[in-house]
Amino acid sequence: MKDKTITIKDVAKIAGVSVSTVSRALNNYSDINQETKEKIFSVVKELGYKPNNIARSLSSSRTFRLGMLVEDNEGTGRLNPLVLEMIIGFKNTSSKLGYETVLLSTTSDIQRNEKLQKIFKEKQLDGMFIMGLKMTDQYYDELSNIDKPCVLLDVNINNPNVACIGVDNVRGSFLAVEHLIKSGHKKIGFINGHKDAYVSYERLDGYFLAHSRYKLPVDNSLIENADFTDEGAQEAVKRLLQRHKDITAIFCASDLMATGAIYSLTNCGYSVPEDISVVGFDDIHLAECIVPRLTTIRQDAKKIGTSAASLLVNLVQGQHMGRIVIEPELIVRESTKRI
Amino acid sequence: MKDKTITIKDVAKIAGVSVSTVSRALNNYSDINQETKEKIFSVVKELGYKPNNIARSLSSSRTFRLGMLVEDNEGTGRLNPLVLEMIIGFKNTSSKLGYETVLLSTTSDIQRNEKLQKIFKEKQLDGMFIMGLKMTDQYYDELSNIDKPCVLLDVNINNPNVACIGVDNVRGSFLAVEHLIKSGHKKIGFINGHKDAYVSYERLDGYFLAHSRYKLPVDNSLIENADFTDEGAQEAVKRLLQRHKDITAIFCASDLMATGAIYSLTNCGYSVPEDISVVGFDDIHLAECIVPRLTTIRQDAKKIGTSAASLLVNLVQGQHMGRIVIEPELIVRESTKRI
DNA sequence: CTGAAAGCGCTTACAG
DNA sequence: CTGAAAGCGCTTACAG
Repeated sequence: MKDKTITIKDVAKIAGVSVSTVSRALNNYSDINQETKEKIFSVVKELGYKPNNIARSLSSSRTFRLGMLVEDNEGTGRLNPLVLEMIIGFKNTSSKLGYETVLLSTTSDIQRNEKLQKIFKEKQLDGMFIMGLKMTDQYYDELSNIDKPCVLLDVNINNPNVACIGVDNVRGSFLAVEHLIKSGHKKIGFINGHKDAYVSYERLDGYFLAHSRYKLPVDNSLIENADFTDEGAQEAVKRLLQRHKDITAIFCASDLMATGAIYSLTNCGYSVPEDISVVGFDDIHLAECIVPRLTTIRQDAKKIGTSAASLLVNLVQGQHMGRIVIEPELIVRESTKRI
Repeated sequence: MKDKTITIKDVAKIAGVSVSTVSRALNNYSDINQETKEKIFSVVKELGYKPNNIARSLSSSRTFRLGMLVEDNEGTGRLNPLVLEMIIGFKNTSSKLGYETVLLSTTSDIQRNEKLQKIFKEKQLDGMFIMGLKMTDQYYDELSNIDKPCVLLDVNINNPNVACIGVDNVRGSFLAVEHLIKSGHKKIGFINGHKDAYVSYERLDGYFLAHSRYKLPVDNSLIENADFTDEGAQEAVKRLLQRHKDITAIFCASDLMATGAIYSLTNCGYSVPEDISVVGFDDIHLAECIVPRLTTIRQDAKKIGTSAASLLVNLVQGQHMGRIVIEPELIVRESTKRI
């Protein structure tokens, strides 16, 4: 009738050592006889013993649990499909590294002024991967002096407990605009994302950089903000068209906005890329299915997730590896043409 | 120097009762004096005490943890964006119900013949929400007699521990085809999803049903399979076009495939919807941004996730609520026209 | 209705 | 290098 869960006790008994010794072997302590260690591991294998993480957490101060905070903006908008890939990538490698992944969402976990510190405690997390942080978020400031390991997507904060990961947004944006300039475009509209997103500043920089590198003056009336929504992009396109009849290209800070822009352009009687070239950002799966296939800047979302997990686990284990930058890639398809 | 974590002991001391009594009050046991209960709760509030879930799990047999298994097919294909919405919906309501959500993925958790039973134990789960189950999955059979609560997306299995949730796929498919028939189409191609997916059978039934309801003969050579990929859909379209020059409409079992189909049609010189109408399935966000805006069948993904969580929590608490069916909705946009 | 005590499966000083 | 023992924060029979 005994519960068939095998515990550290069973292993100890069969291996003929004490529970403490088994625990030490399992945790890779150095002060242990090689032979006993081997015997223990063979018993572990034979019995198929798996340590109970819950018990482990209760007695140690570590929990082997990592939180992933995703901004779900309460059903307002749908979510960027890249987020799912990041989540999966993160989950798979943190799992490989022996950590469990707990999903956190802004609506259900970070309500009215909750401190991150509190979430850490309540959810018993060793570390946290934060996606979609905006500079206006109430916990933005807290991150400057938080004492728990955090990895931030696309945002850089100066704190030894915090590391940053993301695509090189300046470079990505630069590549997009450079591609257009090299294709002969001179009047290039830019539809940027949410103004409180860190990435928006960087992508704007890339836009400026490309212009200055190629000695093209920047006209600020060519720059629009559209909050990363397709509706926003549609409106932005109309404003752009009104102000500049001679515009020949538009760079959008997301594929979703690019899609919205193309829709709007088509509706206004322009054809893409014959009349106006469009470049996106992200390289979501649909970018290569729609008509015209979208020229865009690829972010390797799975890799971002994967690296974020390694980065965070390292941080949890006391090693700060610094900021990880993923190279963006220009993918030329059919929505841009040389003029 | 005392650790400032407040425990059940602190509450007991201040309330002037024993630890056991506090525990009973917190767990809503009935055999407890109303007054003591109130006193305890006021102390709990005053101290801001939160029970430690880990300790709770260790001593009871329940863990208050729910697993979400998402099929990530190891980077082969990208994932359906609806999955993310389901995940968030599920997470938010299970969180509201006091359960924590642990993400599980097929590649990292269900490798080579692992039993679900084992995952349950290792991950210490009270229940599991399984998405993207295929009939060829190695754990498909195990589900017929599993003794742990599971909620399955889109698959029906007869076992009191298993409940099913999903859109009415027969109905959804029927609505799509009916819309085409009512618009005057008589030769309607059908590009179905993965042949081992349960939904594919149901969506095929819907296609048949609409034909028989409207006394239209079914021509099997109008039916193709494309594994839910856009490349597959592009090929399928070409085969369809070869066999049937007079085809006027195509129904695709996903928006992604519909997008691929439209691309292929455009490339072959057909215009959508002028020459050929196309209907999708899912209503992903991009369905309303692309040119032409996609007529499709909406699955309310967030609602599916939300309801799945309630269903699972009920199951965990011993109550089987039966199968939940979400109504699909026909969304008519610009990719179909009357002929 | 309430308390004392054992126990969940592990880790971690502390001796030796 | 190893063992005995206390303890992590809770729950749960068992008495009363």
